[in-house]
Amino acid sequence: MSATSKTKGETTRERILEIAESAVLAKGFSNTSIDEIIAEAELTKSGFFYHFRDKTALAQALLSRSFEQDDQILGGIFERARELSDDPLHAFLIGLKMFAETMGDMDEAHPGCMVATVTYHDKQFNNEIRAMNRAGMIRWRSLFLSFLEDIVRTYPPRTEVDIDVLADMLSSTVEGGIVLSKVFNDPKVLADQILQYRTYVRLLFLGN
Amino acid sequence: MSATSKTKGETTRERILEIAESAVLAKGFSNTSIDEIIAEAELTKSGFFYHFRDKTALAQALLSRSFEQDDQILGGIFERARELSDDPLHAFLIGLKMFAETMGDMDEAHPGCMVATVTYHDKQFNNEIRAMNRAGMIRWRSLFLSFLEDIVRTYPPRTEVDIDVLADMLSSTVEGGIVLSKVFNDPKVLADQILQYRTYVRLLFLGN
DNA sequence: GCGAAAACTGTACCTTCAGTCCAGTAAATC
DNA sequence: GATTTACTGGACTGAAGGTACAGTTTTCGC
Repeated sequence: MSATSKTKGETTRERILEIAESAVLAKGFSNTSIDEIIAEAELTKSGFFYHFRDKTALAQALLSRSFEQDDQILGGIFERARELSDDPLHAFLIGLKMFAETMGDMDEAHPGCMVATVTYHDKQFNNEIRAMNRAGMIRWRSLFLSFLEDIVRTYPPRTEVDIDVLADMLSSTVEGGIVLSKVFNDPKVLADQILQYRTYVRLLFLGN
Repeated sequence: MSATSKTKGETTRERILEIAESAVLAKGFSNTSIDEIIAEAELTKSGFFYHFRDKTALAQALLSRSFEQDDQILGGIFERARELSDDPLHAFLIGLKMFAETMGDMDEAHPGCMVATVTYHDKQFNNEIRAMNRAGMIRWRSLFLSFLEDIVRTYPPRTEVDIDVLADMLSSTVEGGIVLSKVFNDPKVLADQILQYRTYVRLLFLGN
């Protein structure tokens, strides 16, 4: 068995996660039953519990998977943005525009969507899930902060701001934008909110 | 029976809602059982279903109640803010500061908390709930828009913005801020995000 | 104070769902 | 060919959301 190929178990596990993900994003976690997942995955209940200790373990795996995908998307966008401009401010603004476009084109699987789904379901959810959530949010903060720290070095802000809060504001904008997008059933709302954040950043460091 | 006093049924109904609300905010909707609620309310299952057709009807009543309370809080704050300054911009800024302070002092019953709880649980939730959610969001938008429309009349914005999006940005900030507050288990995060929005508004119309 | 409507109680029953236990088996791996 | 991995099958449990419906108490209008 080579290092890259998957065992049979890994393949099944991923099939379960794939099916569960689309069901959870469509109907919410508690409205997705194990019976329903195993029916679509064509395996038995025993088979399911061979892979996941309980339903919370499934949630954990879904969240972990979702964070990996989100990190890929976000990382990719802002890495490309850095390539397109040597100036940190303009790179950040380019990244934000691409980010808004990407989000406007999605309709269900928004980065952060699983975060909020799980966060709102939780409270009885275990500590590992909360820790993963926190770790993910801190990772995003670091990414945005890496731009902001470079920016303040060359662009004095027009008013005093805490760049940690400014970094978190983007995460907050995404999470809040998803709620509004769901309520109004329109992905454009999220894209508009990200662009509004972009306008703020531009105004703050560029003055227009 | 005078017009203001409550019938026995209304009293019981409100007792149920009171108990359900704190349980839902503490543990989430699907982790709150009807059995648990009726035990605390000291009535039977039949009694519960006399007041609510099913659990979804309870969610609906909770959301409606929560919107009424939120409207009261928000309305009160921004009415007071208008009293404190004749200038629409400064009134809005005062309102935002009071709003941030109010949110920072709360820890569970944030306005909008029930909105997001229900929004994320939904999808199988009926159309009435989605309509209520939309109506509530539109009401908030109107409130904030009433300030912004007055503001743009005397303060030309430093850069071009869609004030509808800017109005929604506050709702978005609250919803997103609640997610972050939950993840980091710190109400200050929400307050900081509202203050960051305030900084944006000040910068946009006042330039500092 | 009486009758009707409102506000329940009590019991029994049904379904879905998460989860457990465990014995057996097919397939991959060493 | 033995061992581990990846399951199947079946029987069962307890919690939770209901449903059905007959009977009882409480309140209200007159």
